[in-house]
Amino acid sequence: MRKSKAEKALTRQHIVEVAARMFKSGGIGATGVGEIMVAAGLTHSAFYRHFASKEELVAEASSASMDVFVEAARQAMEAGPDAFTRYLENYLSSEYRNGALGGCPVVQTGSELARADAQTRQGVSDGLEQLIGFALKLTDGSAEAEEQVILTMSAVTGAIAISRLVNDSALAEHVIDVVRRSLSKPAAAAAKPARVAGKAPARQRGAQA
Amino acid sequence: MRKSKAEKALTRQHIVEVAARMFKSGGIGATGVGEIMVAAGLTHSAFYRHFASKEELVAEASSASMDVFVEAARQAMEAGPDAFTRYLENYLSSEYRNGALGGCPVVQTGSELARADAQTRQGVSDGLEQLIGFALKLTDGSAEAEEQVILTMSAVTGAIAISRLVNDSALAEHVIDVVRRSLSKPAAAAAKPARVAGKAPARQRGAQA
DNA sequence: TGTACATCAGTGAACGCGCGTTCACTGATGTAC
DNA sequence: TGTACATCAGTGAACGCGCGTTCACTGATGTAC
Repeated sequence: MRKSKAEKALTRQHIVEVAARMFKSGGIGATGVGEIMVAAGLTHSAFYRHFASKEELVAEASSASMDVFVEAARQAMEAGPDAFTRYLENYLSSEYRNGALGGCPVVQTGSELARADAQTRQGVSDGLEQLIGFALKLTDGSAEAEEQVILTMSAVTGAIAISRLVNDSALAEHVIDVVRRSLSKPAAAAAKPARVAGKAPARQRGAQA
Repeated sequence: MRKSKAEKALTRQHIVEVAARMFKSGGIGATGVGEIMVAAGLTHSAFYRHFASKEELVAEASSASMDVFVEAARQAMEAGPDAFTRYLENYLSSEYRNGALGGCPVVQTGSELARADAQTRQGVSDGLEQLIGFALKLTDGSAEAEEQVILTMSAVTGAIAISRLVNDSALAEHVIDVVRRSLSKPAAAAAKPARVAGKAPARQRGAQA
């Protein structure tokens, strides 16, 4: 059954990718090593040919999730403000939020990551700092621009986190909508009170469950 | 060993309060029923004289957490804008964020709550809607004001969530600082680009840990 | 290049452990007379 | 008001289960000659 070095590396990478997806959709603590290995097409026990512990996998999977997430954002940013706006629109869409694929580990596993070990949190922190760095390249690099980037990041993260746990789909959509609209205002996203003009209808609160 | 009805109700309430605190500090999945009961001064098995399942306790504890949290916010709001600003300042402080006591269940257990059952999410949703309602009373009640409330709530929630998981204390403090400063701007919190004037020093990034 | 041996990725079964939950039992309390 | 009995909050031990992890084993591959 022995595999070449390259094959082993591929297998390991595959496990990390499968785990990254499963952790995001099912949570870290609630997703078992055996479950992940079966999904990856291997046996439960094969896990320990690649990782010393579940913690090690959690660190790698979280880091990998962040890398993919940050890279997608970077590409959208490089493609210009319009492409980035479209990217954010898509990121805020309910399809994306509720889907098992994709997604930001900070939103999907945030409160578990806050209790994770130093290595796991380091990987996520590094990703966030990269994200801020890339976003800053779109601005004049001033302290104000950096603050605006962080404020936007906080608002988007918070809005998605809230919309995901709320048991009232009208409220969930409304929270996202508010943040979405604040983003589409020119330059200083999340800034300036909503234009006073026209239609801002009192929203309808829908069926509860 | 039999207790009166009133005593039983007190015991149940005590279990809920202990559980609420432990879920927030240790996470929901990682905190066991036995652990909670011992902390409450009872035996593991006594749990099932009060609750049908762990899920039931999770729902009640999350709801109770939200109630306490919302009530504290309401009191601060009623005491006027200054008191509320002070309340938010304290809420954003690192002592509060990192402490086991107090805290908002949305921040401390957010990603677990998003996967919880309907009843649990209902309790949290109701709390959030109440919070929004109380905040709206401080405003002119316009759609713009409501959007600003939601935007602020999103930004504060996201900022604390990020600051809790980040492994770089300088970044953690910075994220909070940015949101804190945006709040202290008059009326429309989280609004308007930071005053262009003076000191906005390029922040120092500290030791990584 | 061909052979002989060491390596090690993957297997299947098992480990100890802590989880949520159940159960027979206890004895102080609530209730009926 | 006093007695007799039913109730049920809390106990301690045990349950099945799935978790993370270990282990002896396998056989195809890498390596040394």
